Amino acid sequence: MTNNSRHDLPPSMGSAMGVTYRKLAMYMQHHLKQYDITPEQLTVLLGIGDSEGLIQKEIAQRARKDHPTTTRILDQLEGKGLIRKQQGERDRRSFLVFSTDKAKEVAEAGRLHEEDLKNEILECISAEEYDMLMELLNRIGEHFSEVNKE
Amino acid sequence: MTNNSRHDLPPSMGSAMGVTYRKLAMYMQHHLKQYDITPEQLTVLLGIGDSEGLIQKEIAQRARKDHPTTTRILDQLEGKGLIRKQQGERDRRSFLVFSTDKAKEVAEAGRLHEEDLKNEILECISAEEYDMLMELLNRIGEHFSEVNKE
DNA sequence: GCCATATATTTGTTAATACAACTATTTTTA
DNA sequence: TAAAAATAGTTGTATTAACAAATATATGGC
Repeated sequence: MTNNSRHDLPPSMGSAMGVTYRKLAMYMQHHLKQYDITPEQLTVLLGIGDSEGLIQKEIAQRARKDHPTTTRILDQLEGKGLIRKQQGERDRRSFLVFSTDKAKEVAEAGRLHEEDLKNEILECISAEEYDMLMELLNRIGEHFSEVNKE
Repeated sequence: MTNNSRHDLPPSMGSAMGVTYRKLAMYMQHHLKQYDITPEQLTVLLGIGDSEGLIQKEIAQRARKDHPTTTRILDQLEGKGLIRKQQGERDRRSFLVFSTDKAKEVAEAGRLHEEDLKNEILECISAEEYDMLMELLNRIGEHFSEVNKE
């Protein structure tokens, strides 16, 4: 047998977080399939919420996505008849985004599935651990927002 | 001003983890750029470690990646002269993977950058929190490995 | 008003990954 | 042993994302 002495290297935090993140994303993807949207598309829909006429820049901030990604996800949502884009009158560079009734239904259904996700996570960690995990993720995220700028 | 009443919805765990994961990945990507490898390519290189002649299936398990992704990342590493593939003699369906001296240097340099990543994370959370975060990620990951099968 | 600059958005490229379908080979089994 | 099933790997497609570069429009300084 080959030399296996190093095959149990502890994974880095980045690698470990990636692995777990993708499992959560897959869980959501499977449950959202019936509404013909993806987890990231839902994130954008929930970012829009009940605000009508937001411009893409504001939606990008709310969904914590960059502008090219936001453009492409909004294009998909438009293709699915979930949002409508209208060129701004005051500023013709921008586009105002309006969501359809169907989008509101899908967003609400998706929000319930996000609750299901939370409950499923709570099957293996405590509520205190859940809150701590969320807090640590946010703290690290903010720290690296700064670090990555340098 | 439009109705902003819902724009502060707490993000789901999936969304929050994705945002933070991508920031850690970006940090690694910037630091690994000088070696012309990506964080995920490093994960595969470190999975190989000092084991010569592993088959792709074993590498996929160690790197916690699926087979198509492993194939494509190994192809990239081969193109960069970091690994060499050799068809198995005993089982001609499989390919044995051998890493070059250059790969060993790059992997060791990358490993040091993963330590830097850990130290950078420890700038904003305690060592106890770091260990707990890793443990929670692994526990959730294992739980959803089961859940996603159903 | 004109030109430089800033801003909103889009497009192209590369990377990673999930899933499904496919090829090639090996193993099982009837 | 021949057919069926399993296994190793590859390829195609869709999604998401980062980065760079492009376009269109707006704003500022002069």
